[in-house]
Amino acid sequence: MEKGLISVDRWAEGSQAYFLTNLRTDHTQGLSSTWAMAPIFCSRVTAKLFPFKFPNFNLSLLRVLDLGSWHSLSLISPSTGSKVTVQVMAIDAYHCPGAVMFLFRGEFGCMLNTGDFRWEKNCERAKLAKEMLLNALKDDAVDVLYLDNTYCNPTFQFPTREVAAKQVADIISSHPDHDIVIGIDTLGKEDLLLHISNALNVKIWVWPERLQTMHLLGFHDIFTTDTSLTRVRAIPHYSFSINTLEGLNRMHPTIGIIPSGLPWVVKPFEGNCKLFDSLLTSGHNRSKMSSKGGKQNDKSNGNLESVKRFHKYVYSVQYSDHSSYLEIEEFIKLVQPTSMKGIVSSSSCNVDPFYYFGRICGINQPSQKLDNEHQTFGRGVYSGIEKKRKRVGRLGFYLSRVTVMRRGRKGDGLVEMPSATYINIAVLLKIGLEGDRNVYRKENARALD
DNA sequence: GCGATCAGTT
DNA sequence: CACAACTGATCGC
Repeated sequence: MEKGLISVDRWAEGSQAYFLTNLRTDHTQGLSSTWAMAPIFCSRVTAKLFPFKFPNFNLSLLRVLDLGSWHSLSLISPSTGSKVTVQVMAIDAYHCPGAVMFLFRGEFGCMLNTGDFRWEKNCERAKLAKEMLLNALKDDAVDVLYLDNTYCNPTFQFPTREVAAKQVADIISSHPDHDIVIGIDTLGKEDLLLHISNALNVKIWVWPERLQTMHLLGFHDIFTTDTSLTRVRAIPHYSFSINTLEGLNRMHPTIGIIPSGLPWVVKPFEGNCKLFDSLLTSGHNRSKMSSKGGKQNDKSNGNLESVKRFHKYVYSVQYSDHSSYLEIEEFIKLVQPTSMKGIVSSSSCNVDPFYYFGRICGINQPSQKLDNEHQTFGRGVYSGIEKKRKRVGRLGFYLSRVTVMRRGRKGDGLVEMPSATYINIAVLLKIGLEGDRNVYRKENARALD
């Protein structure tokens, strides 16, 4: 497609219409409350959450696309000045609340951008999305597929979220006298918390901003910010550490659960390509986790465990909002794109989807260089001006002794609450919470529910 | 004071 | 080269 028409999850100047697949921060890098360039199209749920994330945003620039129907946009070709009609359909991506894929068609052909998506089998919502997609495509072929390739590697196998949610509930019910903390992000994994609440008949504690989000999403009774009402707490992933768990255990027996598609590696590893050796050997060497719940893996999970107890206090469960390798394969087989491109261009291990699925596709892979120059689709983070990050990605960092020791030296952070949104152990232990009314003020305090 | 960018955390 | 997702500090305006 011609440059200068549309952008998906990218917020650089030069397009006439912008599309937002979901509200998580890796898709909104570059977007801010002062945005005034052009209309932004998104789903109804995203639009509802939008002002909470971008408080003074000019909402007249927001355009809601209802799922499953075509919308026409009239744009101007920057090169010829003539009118260009672009049609777009939003389809449920079943990732986090509000997440959608965008299907475009026009003179340029047919393009599908999945945003972040999960493509689970045998799930009602996914079936609906599949029908919607097939209906929309009919005889059209997808010329270019922009794909959530986060887990586009055969190593990434994990069960459906329904199965994983049961595993989490099993872990919790097998620890009846423990407090539970679960690490989550600002959006996503709501279904997991709902399942826990239903299965175990408990309320779920969340931090105040997250409660506002839950209210905006229409969940009014299940979640609470009152620590006395429940032993199950969802805390920001960011605040979840071995250190935190050890601190909590000094007060009351507590276990932590991290729901993530990333399989855990026990030891930090060196270099890139050793990642998968490391994963495989860790799977063989490690003692089996003792889930009392019985069934651990569905058959799609192969022989990799999806529940791991990698620390005295910490379990990880492979609950993922991104598609597994097999689901990606399923999706590509369904769509049969002529060419495709991963929207996550970050990992040397998540290689180009063409490496695994090229054969399924029609003809050829778009030139990498050409594509980077004219790319208008993707995650904002990886856009245009590429920043040089020095950090070294390490899946094993959670158990890095260096990290634990360094944090230990810094102190426990038991009292100070420097920021409005930072949730630390002090909040969980209710230390300094009562007297500190500043903790949750700031801009987000204007609740929208 | 704001937003973009950088650096650092889990 | 490169985990994803997030926060806090810093810098330029």
